[in-house]
Amino acid sequence: MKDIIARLKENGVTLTPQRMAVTEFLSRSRNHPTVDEIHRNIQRRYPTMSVATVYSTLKLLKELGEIQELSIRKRGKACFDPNPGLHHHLLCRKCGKILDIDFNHPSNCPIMAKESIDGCKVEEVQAYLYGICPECLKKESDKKG
Amino acid sequence: MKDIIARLKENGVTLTPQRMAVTEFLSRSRNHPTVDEIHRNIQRRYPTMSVATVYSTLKLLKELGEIQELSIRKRGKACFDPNPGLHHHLLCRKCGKILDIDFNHPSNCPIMAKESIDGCKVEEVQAYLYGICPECLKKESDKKG
DNA sequence: ATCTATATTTATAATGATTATAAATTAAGA
DNA sequence: TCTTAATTTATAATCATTATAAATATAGAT
Repeated sequence: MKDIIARLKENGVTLTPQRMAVTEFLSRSRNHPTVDEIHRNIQRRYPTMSVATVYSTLKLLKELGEIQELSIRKRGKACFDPNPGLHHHLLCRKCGKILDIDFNHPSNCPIMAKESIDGCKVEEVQAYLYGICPECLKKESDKKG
Repeated sequence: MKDIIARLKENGVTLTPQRMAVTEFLSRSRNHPTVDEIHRNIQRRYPTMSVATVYSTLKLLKELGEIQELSIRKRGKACFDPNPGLHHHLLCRKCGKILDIDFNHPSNCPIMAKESIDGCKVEEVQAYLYGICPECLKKESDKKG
């Protein structure tokens, strides 16, 4: 958190209150929020905060490699991850939540270790797992008794 | 191709010329076409073909498990794969093409073999690789001589 | 601290993919 | 062939995202 702010400064990024708010909120988040989720939350404190600024700040952070935008979407909306590093994601089919799957790469995932497959140069891998999260699994087993 | 038409019939699907056209075109395709790519191609023969029908037919085929919609998009547009089975995809960063990566699962991909990870039940895995396709690699090396 | 040039934010409109709607057409079964 | 239900079509509506331009805030120099 401190680190990211420091790095932004180093990169000559103007640290406006709005940018700080977006950065802090996303850094603390664990649920891969969408633009409007970020916007709604920040608006409680900064009523004049506009969506356009959320979009532009996320774009900036993405370009600087500080965050990542996922390839899967929550109900058609882009979602963001404060961790730009390589890891996988599980989308829960019951509750729609997206969970980080820390995959201890590349030891467990040979795709990540390979530099080429089928004659293609591989630079990055994003895996999306579809299934049921622990919370929803628990609910299911509780129901059954 | 014959199979899919037969299965549609078995499922009581009305086989209109429009549905046949979409199904045939997608079945023959190798480049994960978008809705408008499918639409433009079919319109050459059926000038009255509407996009709405393309959307509805794709939705139908998807629900019947005959095709799949990818989680990654070409310039913001959904793209479709005539093969509903589990396989991975590589998005070429140079030309934007999406290639199938036949991964001979699950021998090469332990994620596919696992039924649970981090307490999550895993039902399906989609991996998206980002890199350079063989064609673009060749162009690069040709340039360098 | 003040001024000035530049960058950022904001509100608004524009874009573009997808979905909804309702009338027109077509298919299926009697 | 006739009738009913399903499908297609054209059109409008929706919704996320991007573009625009005026208003505001920032940074650096004085």
